[in-house]
Amino acid sequence: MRIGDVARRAGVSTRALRYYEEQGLLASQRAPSGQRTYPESAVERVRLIQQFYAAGVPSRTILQLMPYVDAGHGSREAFALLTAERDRITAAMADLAAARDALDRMIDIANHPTAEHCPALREPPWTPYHPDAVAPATPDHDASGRPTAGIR
Amino acid sequence: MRIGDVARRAGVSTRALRYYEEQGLLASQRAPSGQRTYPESAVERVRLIQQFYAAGVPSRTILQLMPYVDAGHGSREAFALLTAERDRITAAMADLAAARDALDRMIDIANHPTAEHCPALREPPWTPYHPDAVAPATPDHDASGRPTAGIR
DNA sequence: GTAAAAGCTGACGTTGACGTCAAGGGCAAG
DNA sequence: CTTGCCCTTGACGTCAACGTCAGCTTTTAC
Repeated sequence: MRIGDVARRAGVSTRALRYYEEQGLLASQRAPSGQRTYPESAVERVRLIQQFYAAGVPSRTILQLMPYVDAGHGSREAFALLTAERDRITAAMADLAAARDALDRMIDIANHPTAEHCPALREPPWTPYHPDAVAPATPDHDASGRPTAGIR
Repeated sequence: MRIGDVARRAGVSTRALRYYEEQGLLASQRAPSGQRTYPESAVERVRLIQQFYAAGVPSRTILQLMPYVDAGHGSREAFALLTAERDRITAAMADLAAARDALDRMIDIANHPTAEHCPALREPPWTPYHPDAVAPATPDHDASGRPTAGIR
């Protein structure tokens, strides 16, 4: 398969595929003319990559995971990496659920414009949301300059 | 309260607070010297903003939501906006769940290095994940240049 | 054979939520 | 009064995942 076929079948742009190759996420054979050639499996690999991106996993981390995807088995470092990402995703889902609950309360309010028989108006639509009693010491950001919490 | 107090109590940087003000998300009184002054409620407002950011809601959308937060009641446009964001968040959660399931399968594999009695090795660790039969026609990106699907 | 479609390699642009540095002003403690 | 911390505005830097344009070669369709 050529790059356009993979792109169409996986639902991404050709630019994205070249970018994945640049990042080491997706290999390709080259025809003598220089054109990229992919096996059928590339389509599912791209879909997997997209799934990780959708989950907020950065390409550098995906790159670290790929060897274990390819090998079909793991080591202890693989296990650590995988569970770490799993935990991060679980936390992100909790954040999403909290935000969605806040929206739900606001929707409830929006549906009861008259203040009278509206129980939701008694409390603010957002939960105070105190993950820990005191705000995190001071760092609040990791060495990479990005927030340590949230979905990135 | 001054800006540093709010920042510490809400767990964000002062730069972020000035940015929120720039975006119209967070107002402040000014002391005669020009320094920003905030009421106590600012801390929870910042936490709400953070919650939305964590859910992938862009600041322009938060800005549209804020009037209804302030008013304590909603209109029909508010309802539309709120439910739209709610749906988006629900979809994002589904994406996260799918990615987490993929990770779970890979973790399962990592825990069974010997291929013999390992049921997970029979199938690929990622689900083919076909949301729609055929890949989306061609656009694949909206006018803003960002992907139409995914987490933000 | 010729034109359209598809690929190639750079290389620069985009977007959002801030980080970071520069150059100064304000204010309580000693 | 000066030391030191906090505050101000302004402006440029960052990072990721691509978009987009230019200029050129290859493949495909008729």
